[in-house]
Amino acid sequence: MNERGRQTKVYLEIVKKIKEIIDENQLKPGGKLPSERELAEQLKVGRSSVREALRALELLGLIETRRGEGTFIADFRNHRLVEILSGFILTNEHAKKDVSETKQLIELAAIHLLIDQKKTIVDSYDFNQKKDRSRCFQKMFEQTDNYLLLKIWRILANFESSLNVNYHVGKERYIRLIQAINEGNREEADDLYRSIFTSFDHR
Amino acid sequence: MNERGRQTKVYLEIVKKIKEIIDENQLKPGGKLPSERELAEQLKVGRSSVREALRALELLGLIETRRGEGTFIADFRNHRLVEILSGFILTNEHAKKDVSETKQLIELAAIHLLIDQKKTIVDSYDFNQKKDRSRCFQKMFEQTDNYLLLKIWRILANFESSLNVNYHVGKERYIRLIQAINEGNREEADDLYRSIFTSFDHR
DNA sequence: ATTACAGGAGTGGTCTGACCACATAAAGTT
DNA sequence: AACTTTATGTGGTCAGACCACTCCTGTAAT
Repeated sequence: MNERGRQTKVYLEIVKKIKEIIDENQLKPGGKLPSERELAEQLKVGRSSVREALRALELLGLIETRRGEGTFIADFRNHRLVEILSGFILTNEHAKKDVSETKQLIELAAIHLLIDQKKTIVDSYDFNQKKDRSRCFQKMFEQTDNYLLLKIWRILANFESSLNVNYHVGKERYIRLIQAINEGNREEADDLYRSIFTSFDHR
Repeated sequence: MNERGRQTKVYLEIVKKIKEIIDENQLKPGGKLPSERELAEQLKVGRSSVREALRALELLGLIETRRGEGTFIADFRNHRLVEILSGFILTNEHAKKDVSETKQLIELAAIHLLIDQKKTIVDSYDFNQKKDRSRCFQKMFEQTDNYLLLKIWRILANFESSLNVNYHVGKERYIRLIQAINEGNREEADDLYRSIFTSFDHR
């Protein structure tokens, strides 16, 4: 596309092409991408442009690069954009609020979804650790059977933790929340979640 | 220097340096960064390495680049986190169901948020067009004052429309929904939203 | 003096070619 | 067979060359 006036920058198109290559070849995390020189020749662009695209994706943690070996698909869970973005965004109070708020909305939405689906949560976790909240919601999101929702939440959660926003909630509250969900008691689950996190609202 | 082992890749160090430059000079969105050549000379690195760093930051939406003019700090609220990641994450088969489901959850969450915020929607739109739904929710999300949420929703909406999932809902239902929101009637808004879109559920 | 235009300087966009550092497999040596 | 050397392929980095575009400035025409 983009006939005459190459409006789009080359490296952005290369990003798209790389995405296509991943799709077409069914590449999964760990899979190997063509070499930089190969990509350049194949797409008829300079190697430097290819590198700009690859470096951008690498900074995002979407690909992994090993000198002397090649470029590989990274496990999306290891995205490094947390540190990068947080460093730039930390100063922006608005973004901070957006992240926390959005995360809470999604968590609450997941709770509603679980109740609608009549799913139950197995609370076989040890809620005495710091990661209580993460593990609890991790389990919940997995139960929703909605990978997209899970991934969005993961990103937000990682992001938020990098902003040093910490919650200290006793495990008994999580257990009560899970009970309410398992019982399909929408109102109580709703109230419980709000009571747990409302006090931590940012302004 | 540091021959023993330049462990860190040059472009990553440049990213840090750029961050420092921004901090030291108190650069705000719209502020101008040194030129690529200037950065290269100043940091004693090649221009291509500088570009790799800048392109990565640009892909993230942290900086903005205008040919013939220079490189500028972008409004961090426009970060492209969601766009980039979504493109690489939404590859699986049941993405269709996840997208629709997640979008509906987020829409409902936004409705709840609006009600909690006691916001009101001005329904000055012409709901006789096909884009009814998009415009209606666009307006609603803008009112939530949560840019991140708006961005996530936009992605999902675009993605869904590309999957040829079309909704045909009369405008009167939107008007009733908005009324319920403006009245702060959570239950009715909830029911209205569900009644409107439940019938379109994907399995 | 004002306007219009041409040109220079600065900047990002892209490509090419050249090294270097490293990893791996093949070929050669013991 | 075990070890060593070599060749090849890969990412990492740099330097230089153009191009296209923006902006400013000096000159010429009005």
